[in-house]
Amino acid sequence: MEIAKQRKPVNEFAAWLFDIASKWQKEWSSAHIFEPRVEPEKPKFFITAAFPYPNSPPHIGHARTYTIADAYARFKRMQGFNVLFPMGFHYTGTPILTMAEAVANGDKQLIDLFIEVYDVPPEVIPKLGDPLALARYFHNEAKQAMKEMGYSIDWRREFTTIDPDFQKMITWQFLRLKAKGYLVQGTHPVGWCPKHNMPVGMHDTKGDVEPEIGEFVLILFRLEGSDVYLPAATLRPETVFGVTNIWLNPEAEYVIAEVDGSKWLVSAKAAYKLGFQKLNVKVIEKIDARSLMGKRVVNPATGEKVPILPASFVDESTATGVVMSVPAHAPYDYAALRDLLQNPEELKKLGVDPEELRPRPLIRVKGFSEIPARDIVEQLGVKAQEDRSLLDEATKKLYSSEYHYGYMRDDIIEYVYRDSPSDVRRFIVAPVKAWIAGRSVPEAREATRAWLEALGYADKMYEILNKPVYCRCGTEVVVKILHDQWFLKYSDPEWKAKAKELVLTMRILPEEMRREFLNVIDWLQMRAAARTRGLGTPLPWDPSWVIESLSDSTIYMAFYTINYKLRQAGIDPEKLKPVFWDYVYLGKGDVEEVSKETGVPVKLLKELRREFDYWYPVDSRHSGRDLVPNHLTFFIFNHVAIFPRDKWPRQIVVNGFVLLQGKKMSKSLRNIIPLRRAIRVYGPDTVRAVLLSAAELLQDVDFTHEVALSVMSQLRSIKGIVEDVAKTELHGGAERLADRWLRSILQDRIEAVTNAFENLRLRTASIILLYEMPKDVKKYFTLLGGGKPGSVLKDYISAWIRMLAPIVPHFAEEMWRILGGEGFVSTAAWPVPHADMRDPFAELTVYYADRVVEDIKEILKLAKISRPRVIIAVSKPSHWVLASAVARGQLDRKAMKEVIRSIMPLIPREERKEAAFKARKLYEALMPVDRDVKALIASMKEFDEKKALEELKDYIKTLTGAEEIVIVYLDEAGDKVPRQKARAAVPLRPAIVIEEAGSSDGDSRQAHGS
RNA sequence: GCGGGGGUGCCCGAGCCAGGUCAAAGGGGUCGGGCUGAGGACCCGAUGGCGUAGGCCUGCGUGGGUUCAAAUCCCACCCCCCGCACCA
Repeated sequence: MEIAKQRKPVNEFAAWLFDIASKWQKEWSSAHIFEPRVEPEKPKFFITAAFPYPNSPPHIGHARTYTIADAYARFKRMQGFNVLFPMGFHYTGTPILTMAEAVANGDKQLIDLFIEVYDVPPEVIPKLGDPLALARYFHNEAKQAMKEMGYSIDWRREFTTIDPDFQKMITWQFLRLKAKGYLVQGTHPVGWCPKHNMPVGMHDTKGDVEPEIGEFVLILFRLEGSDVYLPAATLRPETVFGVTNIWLNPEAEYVIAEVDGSKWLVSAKAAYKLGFQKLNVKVIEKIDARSLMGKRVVNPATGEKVPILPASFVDESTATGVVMSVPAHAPYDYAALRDLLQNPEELKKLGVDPEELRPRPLIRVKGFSEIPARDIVEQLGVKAQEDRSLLDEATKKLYSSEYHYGYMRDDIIEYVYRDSPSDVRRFIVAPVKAWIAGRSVPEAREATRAWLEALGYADKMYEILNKPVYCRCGTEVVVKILHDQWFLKYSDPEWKAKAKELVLTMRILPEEMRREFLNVIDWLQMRAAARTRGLGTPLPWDPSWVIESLSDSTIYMAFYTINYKLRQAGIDPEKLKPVFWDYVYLGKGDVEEVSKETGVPVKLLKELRREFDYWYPVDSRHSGRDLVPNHLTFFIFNHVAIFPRDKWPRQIVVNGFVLLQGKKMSKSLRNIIPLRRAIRVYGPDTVRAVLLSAAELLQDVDFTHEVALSVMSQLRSIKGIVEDVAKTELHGGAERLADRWLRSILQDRIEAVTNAFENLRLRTASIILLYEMPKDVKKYFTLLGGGKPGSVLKDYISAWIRMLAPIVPHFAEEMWRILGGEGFVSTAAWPVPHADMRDPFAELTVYYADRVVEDIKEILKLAKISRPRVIIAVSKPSHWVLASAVARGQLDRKAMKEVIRSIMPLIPREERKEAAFKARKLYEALMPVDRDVKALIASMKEFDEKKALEELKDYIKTLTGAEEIVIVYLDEAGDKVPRQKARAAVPLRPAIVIEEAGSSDGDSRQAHGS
């Protein structure tokens, strides 16, 4: 079924689920049960999930994090915590702007996407051209969807990041960060549209391409006899020692430009681009590259004078259009040189001796000769420098090999200023000898760059690596260097240390993520904290910058604790000066003074402080795993920077994504299911249950139609059970084995589900609740064999429905009502397991019977018996001591011999030989048994197997289709049981013989094994 | 490259951290049966191989190792996916 096209409820049950959901949402809302207030005597639990960015409607992928947070909130609430679960909306940033601009410009593709995929009504489209209107519209969509999902959110605390009071808080946060020295200024390269005069990110480019910025090192070769430099652009500065010549493209346009005071010869295009990167760039004159051929330039690393030569492969639009030629290690250079050498006349005209162009080995790398570029060019069969794809491949291969396995030869120092006087030379050579020669390529690269830079012969130029990238307006994107960019100094060692301290002490789920957080903290460096445009809060000390969106959403959770009261009091945001926040968030300052300075009443200040102090810190922070390397890590950094330790977050919960029918949801595939549509098609509880049950936390959920149907069919059958039980007259007499078993197993279920919830293993919890527990009930009825259910069933169902409530709250409310439960199940008490209600005898009996059933079925599969009479010969009760002792021994990890030795004294002397044999058999038989069962066996002092099976005779009959079951003790079985079988039988492994019923004892058509 | 996640039966996917009811949950598909005029939906059963007695053999990316016992622990290797920054 084409899930993405479905618009109507898939069936009546889905429609019913949707209807009851609306009903219960209204009831919850009018009862205000999700609007907590400070209750000092009650333990609080503050849960937040990453708020949405409303630039498009929410889809089922967004819903996963919220559903997890909500289920957890509901669980904690039922456990008796005072739970606060609020929600806000993130307006900060540029995508809303570009999205609205595209709508305003009539972007057909986008509008079509909105209407066809996102179900935006066509009449709404025109107003989405305005960024704020667009944000408001999708904000409202998200909010409605969240309500329709039944999230237990306290909506009184909703806000957006462009609300003036919130902006005051951000202003305070940034002033504090600056005061701590965590905000610094520096330069920063960005993708830039020269026409818009604005930075461009992925959202602003044609085809949504992220402009990748790379850094070239420019090595300045001075043109002999002039003050003009040729800045050769390279990614491999360490190869400068082997430069044989400089390449220029004779067909390209070159200019001499004055760049920050010096004269550079670069391509015309490079001059244009450098204009965005250097302070002052002025083109002085055009130059015909042909006129430069044969002229000499000085290699600043060696002092050698090398010729300028023509090469067609040189791309004038990449970096400077000036290339240094290192034929030994660069396939392009090798190929171009080879082309040139085929025309010695031409070289001669230029005054170049082919001998001086001989490739010079610089790097030793295993698997290659001295001239690796030649190896690879010949190996790949490169014919000329125009063989671009082959040469690109060659370059990539060689580059990678040399980078990872290459070492600089020691003799490179030979080339360094060999014509200089020896005392001068020693001085120049020293750093090369110390830091470059003999070093690995990565080390040498860095050292060479630093060395040349220190000498004033190196510079850098940024380039778009995946060029051309075009702005939406059609202009090609260039790299612009922003001067005076503000950075958050996440590189600060003390700050890092504190962040790590938090990561190491807080709870992180799943645990694997802790390591990732530590790694992120390690490599995080400077982070641009402000940008030139977009919605958001101006930087307090320089309003021409807007605080960047990931930087204004790091401690916003604190705002939820007070904004409701703050707004209720109608305080003018202008009054929310830094001292206000210092007092409310940090308890700093004198309340009277703060009141006087801000005009906020003392009483309110104190109340706000109390609210914050009660609710903070965040007890659980939820988000998708994509936010780990950014938002969540910034969340950690900013908390440790701003707040004292007792207000640091306690827990982070990270979840994976949502796939649709096994595929990633994407705009291009148009397979995005808006949340509100899914809610209508399947019912909110179905969507919730699928999102929670289809994968464990970190795995991706695959949302499929089939799974949704499966969930619905489970819910439907649970509904059937509940309705039946509500109507059924219960058995009034004494408890039977089945009753005891159900009560016992219930305790186990409660414990397992509770434990799963505590650890956010919601898939485990959901599977027990949706799939295992119905099986219990079914089994209970089988065990009853037609008898009336006991009152334990009501207890079981009651606990079950309560545990279902966090997963499928509307459904649970409806079931709770049918059961006659008091109030809302959403606020009912979470069930608690009672160890004293465990009944080992009942559990072991059922376990034992089930194993016997399995064995009987196995035998019946092979033996062709039409009307089976099953004779089960069990061990006598006095042998039980063997079973419990062996189980105990295995639990204590004792070896067989040891166990047997310890049992012997318990056995009468004359039986010891047989008992030892049985014990050995038992040891083998129990070896593979689950620990829980072993514990069960060990805990039982006595166990009469005959009595146990007699209780469940009908049960065994039903399950095996046996016509007759005869249970005897082994030593009373006589010749009914072959000796071999009798000998092999041990406690819990009875001898089973099956024969044709109807036949008399004497001529049983029993088939014997070998 | 660095960092993270992962490779399980026809497919998807649990199990692995705490080794043993693991030939391996659950779903899908397929096959058989029930139901039905037929189908759908639904229900039951089967779904590595062998076996006329509850068993044996082969199996969880590849190759080694530890152990009475390994899908699970250790070592090496191969392969796949994601992130790497100013973007929410």
